[in-house]
Amino acid sequence: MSFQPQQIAGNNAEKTKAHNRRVVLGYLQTRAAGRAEIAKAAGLSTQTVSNLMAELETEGLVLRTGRRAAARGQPPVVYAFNPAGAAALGFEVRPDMLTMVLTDLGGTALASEHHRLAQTDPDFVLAQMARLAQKAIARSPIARILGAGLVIPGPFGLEGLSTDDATALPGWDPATLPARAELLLGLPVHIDKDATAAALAEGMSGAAQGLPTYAFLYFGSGLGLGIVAQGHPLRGAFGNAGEVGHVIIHPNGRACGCGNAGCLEQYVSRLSVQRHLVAKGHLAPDTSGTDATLLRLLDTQNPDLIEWLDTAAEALSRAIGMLENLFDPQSTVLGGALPDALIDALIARLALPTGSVARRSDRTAPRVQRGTSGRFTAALGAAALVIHSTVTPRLDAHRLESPPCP
Amino acid sequence: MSFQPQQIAGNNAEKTKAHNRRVVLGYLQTRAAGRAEIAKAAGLSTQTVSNLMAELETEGLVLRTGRRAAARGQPPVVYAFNPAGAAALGFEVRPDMLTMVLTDLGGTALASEHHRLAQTDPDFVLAQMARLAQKAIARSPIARILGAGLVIPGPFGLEGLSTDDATALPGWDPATLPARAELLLGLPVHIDKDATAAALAEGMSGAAQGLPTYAFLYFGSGLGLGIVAQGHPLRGAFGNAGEVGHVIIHPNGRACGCGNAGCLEQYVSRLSVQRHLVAKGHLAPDTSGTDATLLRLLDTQNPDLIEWLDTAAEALSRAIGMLENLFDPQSTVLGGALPDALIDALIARLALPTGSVARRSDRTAPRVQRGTSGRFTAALGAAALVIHSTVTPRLDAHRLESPPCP
DNA sequence: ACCTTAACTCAAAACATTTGAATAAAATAT
DNA sequence: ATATTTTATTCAAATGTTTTGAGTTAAGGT
Repeated sequence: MSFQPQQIAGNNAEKTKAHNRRVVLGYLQTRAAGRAEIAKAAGLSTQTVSNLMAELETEGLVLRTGRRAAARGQPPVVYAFNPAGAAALGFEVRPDMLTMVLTDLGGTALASEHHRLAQTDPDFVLAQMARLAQKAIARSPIARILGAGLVIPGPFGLEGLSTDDATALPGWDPATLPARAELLLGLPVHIDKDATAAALAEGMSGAAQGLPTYAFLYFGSGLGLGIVAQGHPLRGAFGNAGEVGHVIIHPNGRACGCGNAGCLEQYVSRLSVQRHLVAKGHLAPDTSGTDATLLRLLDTQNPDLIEWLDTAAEALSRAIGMLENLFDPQSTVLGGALPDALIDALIARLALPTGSVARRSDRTAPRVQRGTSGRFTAALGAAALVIHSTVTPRLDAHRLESPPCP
Repeated sequence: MSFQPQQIAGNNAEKTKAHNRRVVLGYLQTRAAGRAEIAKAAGLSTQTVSNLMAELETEGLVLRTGRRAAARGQPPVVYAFNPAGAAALGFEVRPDMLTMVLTDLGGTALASEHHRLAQTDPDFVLAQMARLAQKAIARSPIARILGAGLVIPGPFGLEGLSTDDATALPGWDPATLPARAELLLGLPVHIDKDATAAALAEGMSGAAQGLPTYAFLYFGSGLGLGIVAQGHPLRGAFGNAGEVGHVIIHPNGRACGCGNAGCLEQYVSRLSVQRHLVAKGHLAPDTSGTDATLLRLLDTQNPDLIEWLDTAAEALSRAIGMLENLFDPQSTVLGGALPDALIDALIARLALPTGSVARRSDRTAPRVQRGTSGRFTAALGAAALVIHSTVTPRLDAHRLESPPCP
């Protein structure tokens, strides 16, 4: 991911092959298939697919899973995506915490580690990352590591938009960081914001699996949005698309640190429920033990929590209606740093607007559902960035070295 | 544009060449350049670019514009995009009207025609289109016609979401129509909804020229949104992305035909200002002569119109803030079927939210601006669909013939 | 048994790009 | 003035990948 002006790159034979590899891998990610079927789907000759599959097989990225009896003719040799063919590292950096996961190509976690951060200086954190990576790679059951994903909280290049100043990471420039990290880790590094990465994780192995177009609402400390359209994450001009937390949902509503009143994340976020419960005396001002308290209050149908749920569900319903009308997703997924039971309770209380393009008779995916990646979603998403880049066909961009001067 | 499940297609040498042609043409669309510069920008060899340029020159799509004195060395032969190299047809179908334009490759209109529609039956309208096309092609100053764009009002595949039932076109299936139209016109046909096409027109030759990522608010009878992200229109899972008119901007606000209350287009749309002026007695119930009345009232600063402007600007400000936070565009452009002066008055009254990712110090384009394509925007956009498809590199999709059976 | 259908393989051909050497034209240095 | 450097361009051969067409394998249908 980059925020510099880019130029679409030209193709040549080698790039063509790399593209075709991604096409084939992307197809197999969804379903096992014979080579003839793949060739037909991709518009390639069977010979080409044969050659590619032979290569992918020796690399261990695909497996023959036997023959399948077809209606007539020679039964195809069925190939399947091999999740154990390679691994990816994912790092999530928060102001107080560094989380690392190692996943296979299916997005399944093989190892994970948390590391408290005393400082957020990039040099310091990068050194910690290198240390964790080395250890993880040494112990990894899968030898081949494709790369590392790095996830930091957005928005990028702005000040004063986060709900909480403690969520900002000063000095973390997404334009220059990957190069520095690549040098230290000796691996290709991809960077993105938490919600976008989390969305990819959910699309790779979670609730949005197989959907090309969906929205993912990510509960961090605020509320983030990751949008995937036709299989590609939507990042906007400066990487800040999906800043849904500061959409005004209640005109003249609660004041927000950003200067607006009535921002969505004042009603629907972890911070919002914490504040409500602190005010009602259910939680200490340091908000320790939030999750246990939340689950207890939910279990007993505590009126104070129900009050928050009702307010949040009302705001969220309208917000989801808005997202549906703007992005026309196949499904909207909710996940992140909130207990599953609370997300379920929120979903159960939604009253989605009737005037939405999502109200169509031919839907296959639920309008709203809870994600399945749990609390590590963002770190898993970091790894998913790597997998996505090796499996999903894309238009390559070419960074402009110098401005094209007249 | 298609709404069927698609599969990304594989590449081969021919597709590689087609891609490289688009890369080169897309580069030249922005600025004239020598072959070495193009080669460097696209990551191609100079030889390849030389070959492509020779071809494009004989096809008349590019022109040598002489040599440019460089700092040192042999001065490059400068090539420029030739707008007169080919033409495109654009059709806008509305329930009562068929509009056609013929444009050159720069998006400049060469001819235009209106045709009242007595019926909206696709067969009937397609026949009218064929007739108009034939006439336009016969009179065209540019012989080569690349194709035709067809624009119909969205949303697709839904009922009961339009503000006005009169805007719907029954029987117009965007999935099957292009094929039928291609047969009749003998040209490649592209279809899309009005706001998306209008956005492309504005990006090709209007206010958003050169911007890869922008939002376009389109005043039709309701309010539509066309989003262009990294040069590509965002269409969503079913082609209905950008249905901004039915985003709820005032909780418990004015009732809307869609079932919601407080939809944006109840406050910001041509229909909304018409209703307001009819209610105030400035306009006949048949809303004839709307534009003249609007301009007169605006000129005299009529309090009733100012009242509408204030209400609309308040709603629109929040809506634009929302779009900025969700799409992170470089600019938001307003255009369509509203007099320029009224759009300007609306923009002058905006009070954009402070909590927006668009508040950055390094912006180059204005946060909000009026479009420059005028009232034909949608029909011009239809033609822009054709130009876009020949000039913009893309990932080719391959329609799945039969479902991949297990 | 024989035919049909479908998947697959092999070797040759086709396509477009890249490479490396050579040429052209200008600014700068001697 | 002349040589040198720099940049743009062209030519011909080499390279990488895909496609094509013929032939093989393996199953079901008749």
